[in-house]
Amino acid sequence: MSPEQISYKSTKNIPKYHMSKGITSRAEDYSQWYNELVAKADLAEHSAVRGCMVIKPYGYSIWEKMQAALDKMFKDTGHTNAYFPLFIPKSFFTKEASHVEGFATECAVVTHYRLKNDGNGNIIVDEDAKLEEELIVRPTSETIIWNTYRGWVQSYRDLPILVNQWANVVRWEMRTRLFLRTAEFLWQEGHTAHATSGEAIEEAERMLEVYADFAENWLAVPVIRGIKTPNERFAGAVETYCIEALMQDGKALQAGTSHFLGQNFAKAFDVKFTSKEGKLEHVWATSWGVSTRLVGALIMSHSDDQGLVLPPKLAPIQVVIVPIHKTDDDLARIGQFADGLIAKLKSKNISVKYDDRDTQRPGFKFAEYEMKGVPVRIALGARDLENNTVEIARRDTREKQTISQEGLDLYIENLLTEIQQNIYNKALEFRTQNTREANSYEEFKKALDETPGFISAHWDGTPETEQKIKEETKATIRCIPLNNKKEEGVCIYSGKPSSQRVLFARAY
RNA sequence: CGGGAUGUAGCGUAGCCCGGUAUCGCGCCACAUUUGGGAUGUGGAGGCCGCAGGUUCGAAUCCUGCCAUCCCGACCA
Repeated sequence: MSPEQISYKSTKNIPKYHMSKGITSRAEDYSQWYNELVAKADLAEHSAVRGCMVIKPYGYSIWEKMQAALDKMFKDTGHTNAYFPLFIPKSFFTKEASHVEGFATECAVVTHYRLKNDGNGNIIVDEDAKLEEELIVRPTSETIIWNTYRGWVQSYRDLPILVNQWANVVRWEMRTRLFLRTAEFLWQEGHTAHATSGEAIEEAERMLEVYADFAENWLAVPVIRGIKTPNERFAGAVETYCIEALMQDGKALQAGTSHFLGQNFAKAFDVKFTSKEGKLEHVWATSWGVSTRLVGALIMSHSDDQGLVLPPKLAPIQVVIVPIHKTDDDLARIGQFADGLIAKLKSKNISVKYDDRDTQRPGFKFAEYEMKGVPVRIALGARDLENNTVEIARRDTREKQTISQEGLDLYIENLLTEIQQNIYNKALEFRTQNTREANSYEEFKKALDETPGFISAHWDGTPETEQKIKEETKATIRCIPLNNKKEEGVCIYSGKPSSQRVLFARAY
């Protein structure tokens, strides 16, 4: 038997979970678990276009809830929405040197504007319709926006500009994963212009805090606020602030970034204003963004081997009611009770679904809503109507209990709050358990392989050391935490003196 | 973009080596019995075998090209 045949045979013997009722466990294969979960929870699927996903209605509902919360936070901090073009002239793109260098290898480029019939029934690109200047499909919008801002700013009176846009962007990624990294993704990008450096830095820090607040209080994902090392900095930024989260497999995920761009783009696009003192100065800039990647962060932070676990504040359906009946008469009585409960819950702004499909049995529905991460499930049968009770199950702990119908709406309201808090606490506990210090390179490598997570270690501050560690271990410096404790030490790699620990991890 | 693997009904697959239009399970549809954790029985429908070429009387099967997905690298929100 040739090696090929052996590998062929052994492939066939790998158990298949796709047709099973559940999904692969996290312990067995974390990536597989993630992929199956995204599919079975009906969040998204691959499209016919390489690297691009179809976000399905249930998954998109989660994104919409994120958008609504974030949008309000942006408005509350003085920003307004606008929209800039999908296409960016190539010449704009090349004006900021480090920016173009950072994105050049992953740009989709539009070269023609017309198709034609070749006479043999084939539709081909019309070579006569070549664009004079090629257009880049935006991988981010700094260049087109700063080219536009030039016309908006003359005086300090025109500043600040506090604009956000909700948009899609394209980055031609080599390897893609649903939500975590796709060639096209949805995001928001804030682009602000300020009269002073201090004001811009304040803005970048403010928006980082907005992101951290959102991550912790909506996603229920604890995050480390920090700054990126020069290696990991956004192309064109002076300083990149970030929030970093830890996933259940011990890998870090950058959940949001906020950049202080200095005057780099103002200089590249000649955006100047006359100051109060009558001097002509370049404008100071920030940009900041979060993307549909947050859906991936959400999935990987809380979900378990039974499926998705959603924080109540972002769950499209917060409560599902499943009737259990033997007769039509029972169903009618249950429905009547459910109507009353639904009205009460809706008045408390709790989204509730009454699933009286007669085509699925209760057990099927239980499993289905667990897979989709619905925080609270109420089962309601004839027995409950007799006893004035309901059976209530919470998704986060998978506990079930039978409780009185008395004050049920208030109970559920409190329970949702408790679940939101509980999954945050669990995630925080996980992160605490999986953040450790390493004081030697040996210790560092051992921790990476045996107990993956954040590793706090001394670094000599040089890009060379960072690069070496990355090459040898695949771990990167996720961030230098804000308000980091100063502590004398020696770099785990070079042995040179270091003034503080930084956070390392393997990352998504 | 490099290395490896895969692509057959909605999903998971058999068949491919050795060419003769396709197997099984889940799901789907109908009816009946069921309904407090993924129901059971009986009957039924569903296929450009990833796409395009080529070889051949004949291609899921052999050859070439392309596309997509998964895994491992390099790159990255």
